[in-house]
Amino acid sequence: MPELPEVETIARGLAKRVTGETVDSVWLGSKKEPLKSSAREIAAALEHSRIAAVRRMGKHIVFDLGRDAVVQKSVARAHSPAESTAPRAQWIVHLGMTGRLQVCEPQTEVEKHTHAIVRLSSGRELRFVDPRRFGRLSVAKAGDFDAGGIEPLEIDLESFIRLFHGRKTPIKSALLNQKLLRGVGNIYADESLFRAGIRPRRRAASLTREQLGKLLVAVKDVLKEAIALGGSSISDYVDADGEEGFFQLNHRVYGREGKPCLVCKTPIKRVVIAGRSSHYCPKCQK
DNA sequence: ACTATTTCCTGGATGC
DNA sequence: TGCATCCAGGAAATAG
Repeated sequence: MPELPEVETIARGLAKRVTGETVDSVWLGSKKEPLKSSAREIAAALEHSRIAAVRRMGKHIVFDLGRDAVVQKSVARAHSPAESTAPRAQWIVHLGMTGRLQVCEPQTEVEKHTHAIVRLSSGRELRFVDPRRFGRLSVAKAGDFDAGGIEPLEIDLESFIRLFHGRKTPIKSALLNQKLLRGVGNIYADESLFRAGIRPRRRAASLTREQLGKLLVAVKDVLKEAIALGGSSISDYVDADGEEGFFQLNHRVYGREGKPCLVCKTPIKRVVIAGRSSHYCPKCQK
């Protein structure tokens, strides 16, 4: 369940180890399942490209791809140098529920459910492993990829209020809607609503400006605290170094059904909203 | 134009 | 111990 803080942690770790590397070749295990673009397009975009940057957009990891030195030289003769060095494509990875990107030596045993192997000029490999196959790989022209929604850590209060205007859907569902805010998932939606004192089933449109103001502060605080702790390690999440995050120790409602509320001791409730388990304190949240 | 529900997928947990 | 069933959930697809 990598959400914004986990994806941010992973993207930072990957940026540290693969920025500047050139892709020699690519192996894709399947022609379809995890691929949103065709295998041919993905391989063509990656091979002989230089990884100029790795960054996060919502829950997506974006690799900005430029041309490698050899191609650059030949292109520079015919075109302007500026044209040849500008990033020309992007490789976009969504980890789904169980996806991982690991950087390893080629002799490292290939794990079960490895769907892609990107061979780097340093000899190391970047592998995409995803048992549940909810993850997705795609490519786009530089700047073309649209992750939808607005980054929750960048949005201002008025825009945040506007997002929920007139929406009858439960606020929990609205927070999970990536076309509104991008990056908030089930854990951080529950934790944010608890901190803001708002029940997950409340209709988005019924919230006052004051409540939405509180919610926005809660969302930003929760995400920032989680990033600082390297994300939440539940089930099999580890970052690019194989390190676990620690924010799960700070969860106040998620996964605490029946346990006493840390504020008022009332047992935490769990209900299903939009097919997602949602945890809240019936006394602290109205 | 929205909103709600179903589907995809596997491993780990649970129950008998 | 073994086997069946349930559950986790992001996002696309489908239904209303």
